[in-house]
Amino acid sequence: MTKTRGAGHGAETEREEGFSGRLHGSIARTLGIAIVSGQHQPGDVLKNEIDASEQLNVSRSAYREAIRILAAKGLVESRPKTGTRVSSRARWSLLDPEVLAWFFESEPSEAFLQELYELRMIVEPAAAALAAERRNDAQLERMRAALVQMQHETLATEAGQAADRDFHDTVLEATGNAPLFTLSSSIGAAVRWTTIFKQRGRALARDPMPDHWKVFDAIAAARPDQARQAMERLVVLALEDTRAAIARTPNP
Amino acid sequence: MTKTRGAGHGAETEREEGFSGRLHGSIARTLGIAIVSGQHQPGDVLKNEIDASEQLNVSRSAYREAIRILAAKGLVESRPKTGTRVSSRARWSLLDPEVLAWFFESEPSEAFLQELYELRMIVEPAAAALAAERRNDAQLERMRAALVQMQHETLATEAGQAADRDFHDTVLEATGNAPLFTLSSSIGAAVRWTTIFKQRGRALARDPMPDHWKVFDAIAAARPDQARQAMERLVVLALEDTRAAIARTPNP
DNA sequence: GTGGCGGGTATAGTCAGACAAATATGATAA
DNA sequence: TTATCATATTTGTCTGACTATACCCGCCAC
Repeated sequence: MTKTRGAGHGAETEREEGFSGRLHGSIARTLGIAIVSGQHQPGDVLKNEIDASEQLNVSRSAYREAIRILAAKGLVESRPKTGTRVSSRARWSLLDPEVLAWFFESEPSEAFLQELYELRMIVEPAAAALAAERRNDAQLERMRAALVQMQHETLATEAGQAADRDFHDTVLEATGNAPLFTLSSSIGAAVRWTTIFKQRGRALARDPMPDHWKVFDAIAAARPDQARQAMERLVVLALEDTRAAIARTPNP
Repeated sequence: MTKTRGAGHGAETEREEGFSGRLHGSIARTLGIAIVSGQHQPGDVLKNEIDASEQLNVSRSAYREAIRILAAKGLVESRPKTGTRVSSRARWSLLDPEVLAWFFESEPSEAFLQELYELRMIVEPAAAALAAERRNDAQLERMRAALVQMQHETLATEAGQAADRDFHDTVLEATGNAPLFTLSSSIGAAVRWTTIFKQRGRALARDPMPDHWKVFDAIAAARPDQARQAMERLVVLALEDTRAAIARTPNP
């Protein structure tokens, strides 16, 4: 009976989905998605390690390592006798790249997207201002290259979207503030979904390039206030577009 | 030979330090501190699991679970054959509460503290403005209670400092923005160290209460702009105090 | 000489089963 | 009613084996 796996591996239970190399990683991902999507509510107690690992057809060690990952991200808390329970949302590391990815894995709520935009609106204009003061030539060049690429490929291609994210990333990086830079994953997530929603709504209304170039020009010209305003405008417009696109797609 | 542990347990190697309940947690803490303090540089390869766990007198599973925790926080990356290596600082989850705690465990660099303040300066005034628009009565009451407690106990006591952090936490919470709220741990860390440095410098120059009350009054009066300005001033003054205190304590 | 290919090997990854520690719960006694 | 204690359940830790992966190096063809 035991020793299923090895090669082709038959059917047994789900957990196909195949994917990310490490087993503990994919278990963590599965459970993580189940948690952030509300399938397991905060306060809920997960079934005990033996049953859970048995049901997933994995060893207890692999399952435990997955739980450690989730615990490290604040999603669950384990204690002897009590078991492992889903933590209150206030403890979740919502800005962690993986947690964020799990969120967007199962259609994030509109409210959540809105909150992310609000964060962007607070952080990015300020970051642009700092970047205008501190950016070096290499960073400036990377921003320029990213925008050129973005203009070339348009946001319809994966490469174009990556360039967009690259631009915003580099702005954060140019602040020279490491903690601030770690927010790039969160902001990147918001950026990505702006595009996805816009695409879905088949809107493609506005050309995003002028806004982006204005931000770039201000940073290149070392004008903090101008950079702040340009970025603020960019984010506002992006939010408007996203909202409009969502309104056009009630419930997919 | 084996089966050391169990009860009293002899001496063997270090890892006294005793402390935090779970073994994997304390291993993660030890390694985490070693990493953020620069003892293990990014790119360095940790020694293999067998040797490492042997040296720490723990089982390989416990050690592996610790590594999973560090990997979940972006501090290390493991791959077969290559081993486990310290990730580049850009990947570290600098805003994670535990990572932050590990940072402050071994005297954070002044530059890092400065960056944290810069983040505070970006986030907290904006948060105060949002809080002024959205706070509910319960939150307002908690802010008030925190300030009263803070005034009573002064920042010389642990209770007083906790009240200070409570105040700032509640402001973040009152924004109703969950991702924003997760920054409270980072801001809390900055707040805590403001106090520690001030204490150490035996400065205690300025009374922090007036600034805090002004923020509270603006939020209570539902005046966003006023709240933003008051919070901005509070943070600026806190930074000044901290800087002055540091200047007075060159190298402890 | 140069470039691609394949096997050897060190390392993390996974597995299985046992025992230890902690702690909520209910039974028992004062 | 309250305090104490036994017990059962669950996570925590340990051991040792086997598997899978990917880097490195030497071989071969060109």
